[in-house]
Amino acid sequence: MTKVEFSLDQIDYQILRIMQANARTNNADIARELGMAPSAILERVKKLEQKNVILKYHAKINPAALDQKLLSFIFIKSNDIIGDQKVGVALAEIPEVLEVHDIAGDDGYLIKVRTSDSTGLVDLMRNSLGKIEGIISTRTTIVLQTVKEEQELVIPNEK
Amino acid sequence: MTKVEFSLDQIDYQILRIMQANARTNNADIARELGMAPSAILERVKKLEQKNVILKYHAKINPAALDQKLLSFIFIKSNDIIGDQKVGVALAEIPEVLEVHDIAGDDGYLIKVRTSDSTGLVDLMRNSLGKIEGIISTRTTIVLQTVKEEQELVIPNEK
DNA sequence: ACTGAAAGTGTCTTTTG
DNA sequence: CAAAAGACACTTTCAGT
Repeated sequence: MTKVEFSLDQIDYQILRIMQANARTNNADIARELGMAPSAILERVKKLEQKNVILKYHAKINPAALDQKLLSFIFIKSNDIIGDQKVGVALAEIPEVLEVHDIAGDDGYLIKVRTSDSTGLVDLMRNSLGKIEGIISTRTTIVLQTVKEEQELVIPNEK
Repeated sequence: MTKVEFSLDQIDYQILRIMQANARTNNADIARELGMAPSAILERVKKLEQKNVILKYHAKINPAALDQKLLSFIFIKSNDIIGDQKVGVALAEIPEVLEVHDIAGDDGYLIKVRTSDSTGLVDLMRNSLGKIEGIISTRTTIVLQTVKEEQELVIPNEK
């Protein structure tokens, strides 16, 4: 991981705002909205990609359409030593595990998992988590309903 | 919310796989990869959007580039009655709150929050959470490091 | 539901200020 | 660092199967 200098101006922020809302907006439309030439926008977008400001363009898919109706969060206590992340890396390799966060205070991780249903979750815990060395305990929290789920970051305003 | 029938075939799954990985992939490129005419792909993509299988196209932005370096999860106990979601809705209105999940067992919510730093988090808890009626208590978990953070769902394979 | 053709439009390199 | 021009490629509609 290299240190990167970000230095974004208001035009960059506006581009990011548009792209966050709809990643398939084309250059020409962005240019029109911002009153600039398409080529200027293209250049900026490429730089934003190069500078790792824009990390990826992602299509958000309805989990229900893929029969992944159960969302859970699991706290995992591990015996990873500080700096080590063996358990974290092993968790990240499980496809159903969407997020793995190393959390303060508990020598542990918080992971976000999507499965078809509670049976799928039990299978995952038995077959995938169960095979990872170094997990001491788990505490599972089932999501009944999601009120909001976005990735949209707050983009600084004018001024 | 209306009940929707999803009935996806292997070609749809392949389109979703490509779009999940890069939402800016051209119709023409998808068509080439799947050996079909661009017009056929266009038609399918539009249907996937209409059927709410594809919910949105999103540019994933590096939180560090926007100076949002602190990620936290907060458990919130509320006195919302069953079926009610007053607190949940109020939480969802806070821009720094990216996710709000109604969780089982605790009469509560789990929220995911991004702020610039711990000062930003304290401000948010005081100024935003503090103004919501019906919050009984909170328990905050600070993320030290994120090992994985994706939204990519597992898309069923051939057969 | 897919193909192929055709018209319209956007992309992206190069050039220029 | 931004704008203009032009060649090429992609999008999108429509008729046909």
